Amino acid sequence: MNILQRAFYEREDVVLIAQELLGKMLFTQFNNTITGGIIIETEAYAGITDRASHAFGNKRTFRTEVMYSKGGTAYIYLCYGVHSLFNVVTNKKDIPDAVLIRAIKPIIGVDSMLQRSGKKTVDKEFGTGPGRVSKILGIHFSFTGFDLTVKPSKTAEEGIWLEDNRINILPEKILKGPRVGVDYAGKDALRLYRFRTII
DNA sequence: CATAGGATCGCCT
DNA sequence: GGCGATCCTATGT
Repeated sequence: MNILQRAFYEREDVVLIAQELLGKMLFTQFNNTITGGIIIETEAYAGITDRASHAFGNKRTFRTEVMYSKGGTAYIYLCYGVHSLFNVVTNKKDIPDAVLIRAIKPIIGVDSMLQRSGKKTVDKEFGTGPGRVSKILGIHFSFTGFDLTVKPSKTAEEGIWLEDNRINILPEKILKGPRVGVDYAGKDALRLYRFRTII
């Protein structure tokens, strides 16, 4: 059982965790269908001091409350009224750090993922972009708050979890850049909190 | 109650 | 490469 444990998520350094999530497997199980892929792009959101974070200034609202859960919880919200964006909550309870999963390399259940996307074949964009990641994995914003440290039983209706399949990404293979779509964050928009790797 | 804006995507030109 | 979709959230009156 290689499922990522609570201790992995509850560490303090969200920027480090965002990089370590590269190469990990992200799975979903909905209605007896398991789909999953290798995480290849992430962004770190550093809690209350990061203007790009929804929790900047310790803003606790109905939406952001999930970010204050213990590490290993799913924070999923609706973006532009259309896309469910999937984040992994990190750090201890009441510290609202999170990592946005921006891209995966689809591996398990590719047919099901194609079906969800409405595509016939795998193209270059398949699995890239946070909206598409959720779409092909069947993740809906109503699943926010899910515990990511529990692997569902075979008969369970739904579950989201991550596994370590011992893919090791060397630090020099990690590309760093500014986060996407956070121009409003002033100088925090310049932080190099976006991480990508080529697999 | 009314309004503005968003951690995006896909289609159109 | 430009733009519309689409609806939740936060804020203000």
